[in-house]
Amino acid sequence: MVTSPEVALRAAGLRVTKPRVAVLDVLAEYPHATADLVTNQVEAKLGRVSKQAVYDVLAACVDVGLVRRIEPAGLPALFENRTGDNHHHLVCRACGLTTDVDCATGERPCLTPSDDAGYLLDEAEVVFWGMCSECQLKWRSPRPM
Amino acid sequence: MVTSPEVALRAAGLRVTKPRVAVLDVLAEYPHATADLVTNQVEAKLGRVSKQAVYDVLAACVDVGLVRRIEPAGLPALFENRTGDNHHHLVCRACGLTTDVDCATGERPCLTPSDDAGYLLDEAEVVFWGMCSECQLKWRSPRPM
DNA sequence: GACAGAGACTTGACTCGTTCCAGAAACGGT
DNA sequence: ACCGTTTCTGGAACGAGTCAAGTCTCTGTC
Repeated sequence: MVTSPEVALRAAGLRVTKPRVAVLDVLAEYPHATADLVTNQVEAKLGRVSKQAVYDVLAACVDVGLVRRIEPAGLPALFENRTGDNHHHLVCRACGLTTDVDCATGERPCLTPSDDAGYLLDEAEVVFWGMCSECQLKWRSPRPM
Repeated sequence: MVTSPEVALRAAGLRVTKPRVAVLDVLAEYPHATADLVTNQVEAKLGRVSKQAVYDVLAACVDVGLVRRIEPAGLPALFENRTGDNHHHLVCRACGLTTDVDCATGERPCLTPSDDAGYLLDEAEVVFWGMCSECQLKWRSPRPM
């Protein structure tokens, strides 16, 4: 997804507005941004923007597939602009740092359950939980709790 | 996990109290219960219980590994008492119905990412998203939107 | 270039799930 | 039975996200 926000928006049939472009710019810069971070960064570019506008923009982009929303347990929702492939995520239990991993097997749904229990499945979401290298260091060294 | 709640609690080093036993009973009956459902069901057994007590009990049980907490995106947290194995979940996008699936590969972590990016991983959480058989019927038949 | 209507944005109140706090009650080892 | 610890109660508070109503701004058309 190297197209510019303007082109991507138009291609998706969405109107091109300043907030939308700004949101997509932010996502290009921060690959796993919370709604809150997006709001702050957009405000840094445009001045005051309502949080509602940010949620609307994000929802619209998620709807048309420009943005993907992930919600690791215990963390606020994260938004990312990498949507074409079916990649997965590594999440740090300590600090929440989230990193992409390419899907081991290739295309979606990359996994199939032993038994689908009658469900019509369209996606296998994989989250790898662990501790990022930075937090491993922090927790290994003696520190006051 | 077929041991009785009392035995399980004691084995885990937790005190045996009526609310705790009741919570575990409820989880035995409802394999994927929300905190709210647990509260209602416990109240049906014991009379008034504070929601704080329920959250405390659940948190204590999660801590000692008697209960597992899962948080599918968009749904309130679900609690389940099946903790020994490393099974995964099928979640219906339409109604939220959650069903267990045995892990395809066996033991934990059942998957390894193509690249661990320096993380020390301990769990691969897999959620299969789709539509349960009941919702497939509902959506296939003509219905007013 | 101006216009109109659909779509997008603002403001502010509100819901929901969850957590925090202080004090009261219950448990269980001695 | 007693006492210290742990657990439970009730209520307030929090953060993320949603709803509703009104205003503004794109964009296609004249």
